[in-house]
Amino acid sequence: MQKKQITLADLAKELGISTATVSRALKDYPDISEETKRKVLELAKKLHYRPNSIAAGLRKRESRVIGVIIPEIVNHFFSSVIKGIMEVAYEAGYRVMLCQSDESYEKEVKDAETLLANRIDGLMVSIAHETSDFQHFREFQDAGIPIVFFDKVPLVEFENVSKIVVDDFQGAYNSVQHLISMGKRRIAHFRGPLIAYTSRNRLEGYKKALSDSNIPIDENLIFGCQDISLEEGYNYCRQALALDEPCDAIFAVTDMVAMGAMIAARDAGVVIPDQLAIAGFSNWKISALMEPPLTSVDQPSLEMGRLASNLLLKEIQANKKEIEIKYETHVLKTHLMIRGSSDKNAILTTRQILLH
Amino acid sequence: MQKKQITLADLAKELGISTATVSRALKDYPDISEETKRKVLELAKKLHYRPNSIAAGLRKRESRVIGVIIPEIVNHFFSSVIKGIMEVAYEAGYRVMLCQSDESYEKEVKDAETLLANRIDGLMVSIAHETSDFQHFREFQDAGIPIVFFDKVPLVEFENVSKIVVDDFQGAYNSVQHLISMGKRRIAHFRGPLIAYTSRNRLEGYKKALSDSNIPIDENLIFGCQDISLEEGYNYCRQALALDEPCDAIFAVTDMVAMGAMIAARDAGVVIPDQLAIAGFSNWKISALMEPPLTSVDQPSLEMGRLASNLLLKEIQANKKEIEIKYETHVLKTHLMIRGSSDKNAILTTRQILLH
DNA sequence: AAGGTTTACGTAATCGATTTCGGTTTTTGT
DNA sequence: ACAAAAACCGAAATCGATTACGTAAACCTT
Repeated sequence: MQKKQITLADLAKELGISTATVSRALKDYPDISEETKRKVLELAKKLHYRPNSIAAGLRKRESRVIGVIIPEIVNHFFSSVIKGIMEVAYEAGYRVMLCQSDESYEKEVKDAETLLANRIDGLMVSIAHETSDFQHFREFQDAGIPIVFFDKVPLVEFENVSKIVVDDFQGAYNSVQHLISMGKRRIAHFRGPLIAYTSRNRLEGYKKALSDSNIPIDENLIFGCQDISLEEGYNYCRQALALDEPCDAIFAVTDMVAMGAMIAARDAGVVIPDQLAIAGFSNWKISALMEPPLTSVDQPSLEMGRLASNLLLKEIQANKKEIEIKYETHVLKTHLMIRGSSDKNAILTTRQILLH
Repeated sequence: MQKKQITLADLAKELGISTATVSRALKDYPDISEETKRKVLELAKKLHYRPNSIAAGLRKRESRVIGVIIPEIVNHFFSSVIKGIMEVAYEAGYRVMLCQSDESYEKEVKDAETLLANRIDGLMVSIAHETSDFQHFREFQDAGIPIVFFDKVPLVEFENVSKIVVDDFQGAYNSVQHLISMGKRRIAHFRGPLIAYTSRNRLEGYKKALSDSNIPIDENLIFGCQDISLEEGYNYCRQALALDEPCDAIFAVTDMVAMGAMIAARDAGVVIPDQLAIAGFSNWKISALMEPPLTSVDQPSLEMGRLASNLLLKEIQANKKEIEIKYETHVLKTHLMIRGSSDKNAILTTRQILLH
């Protein structure tokens, strides 16, 4: 029962004028008399006229839609980024078309193609784990559609794009340095898969912090997670505690892994943070609610989304005005949230912060 | 530097045939010779032809895009629903345009209007707290665009739409009945604002469970949350414990509130679950990771999203074929996840489930 | 009063794909 | 051999808004 939508032509016929005039009246062109504008606006309102932006988009060769491809939605970090993206995009009159790659290369390619077919004005991407070829993004460049990569970005492969990443290295460095300052020396690291640059940078930050404090790096204390799960954190923690020289602190690649470690420590009767200090990465909301609250590295997700949107919109505007685009790379600073899992004295203040 | 995209006309000119033939060749019409099809497909591939679905949409009067309006994205429940929605929609060849109302009526109206202007083929909505007028959705019905409401749905106001809700009443009932079966008698309820039907239904479920067990309802044990926060849970728990006849269990409207209560109990040195049992609602991932793990009512968010998509797609198809649409209302069952915060003996098994 | 400028609109092309009618050939049937 | 039927393809309208260009009338200007 597709009912007919009111069109410019309907208004024009009703008023006995041309569609050109109606269009211009609605857009408040100076060429049109106040009298006519008034009548057009009135009728448009009366008939509930809604402009068809598909048609307008076809004519103007712009859709006012931007595409977003992320690995997954059910993830606090990414959903925060999206919130930031949408805030800025909507303010500027752009809609958001969302795609989820599920960390699959194939899905990512398909998503890119349909977004291209939908003639989006710009694209924001956090690439999937599996992706190592980037041809599907090159097509956007060929079509003159700007791309902004965030969080998971291609490194050398891409030149003419803006990128936004989090300073994983510094975040990890600060976190480990904090553990050292708490008197820990046998600090284990549960790292992520090394295909991910984030994992790699965190590992490097960990190593640098140790060597800067003249603590030798013990490969036995470095455990590699495959799927960054609670289970891995749990099991590696048991292993790390069972070593001849057990660890006295853990820096985990992610809060999920850190929480697995915390549960294992609890089960083993190990006192946190006295016997074992634990620090995570990402600062999930849950982190602050654990017992004890988890020390973690906060990533500025909202800011990342806002910045990505702003960069992209700027490039879209530059494109329209045929101005040369300046591609930027931003490295966002992290914040170390010190809590009870690494610092006994932080417990009270954290709780206080939580409850104002 | 908007570069030119390849169009049907480009292909046609290159091959010396008409756009009509090219179009039909690409769509594999039986009218076109295999030879021509082959040549067209070949050239299309070579030139990286991407169909302009904006143009096709204009002509075919369909966009293959569905709109989604939710109160907020940074929320495990809603992001799960979206995941479910997108899974099904993408499988059927539909894109998703996402909007976030921020619980604001004004934003919701604006979102609805731009989605309408973008000629979406269907709409899914979870309405904002503030919304009590529904004219902006009526316009979709007038335009023959199907709507499916989920989670937060208008009750009596709307007739010709499908709705999907969670059985809050039954979920609350089961939860409270469980607390009773654990030997609790002074069960407090931290309810949500009564404008929300979900809050109201949970309150009713709570009351029914009590009266079915012949436990008198004590209004002093019912506390009203305004913004459903950790702080409210914390404060109400202190109040509930400070009563002349303190409570021995709490059923909270949401896990967030329940966790606030847990922290308060911890601070007060009250033993969970022996002295105070606590149960929440929503079953956030965190719930299972608290110490002790929080008993909670699981809402089938993914299923809700999938079902919403399926219903909407069915209505879109029916619309196209001019078939009468059958509007459905679904009430999804919840699952009570019994954990250590209400049942001592559940502790181990929960942990076991978590770690396989 | 002739020529120039505004004001206020209309005409028609345009964006790119789809689709309705046809219109040629070529093939098939008898 | 001649009509009938396929088989293939093209012209042009269409979707709805935008806009370059044109024009008629009114209004100045000296």
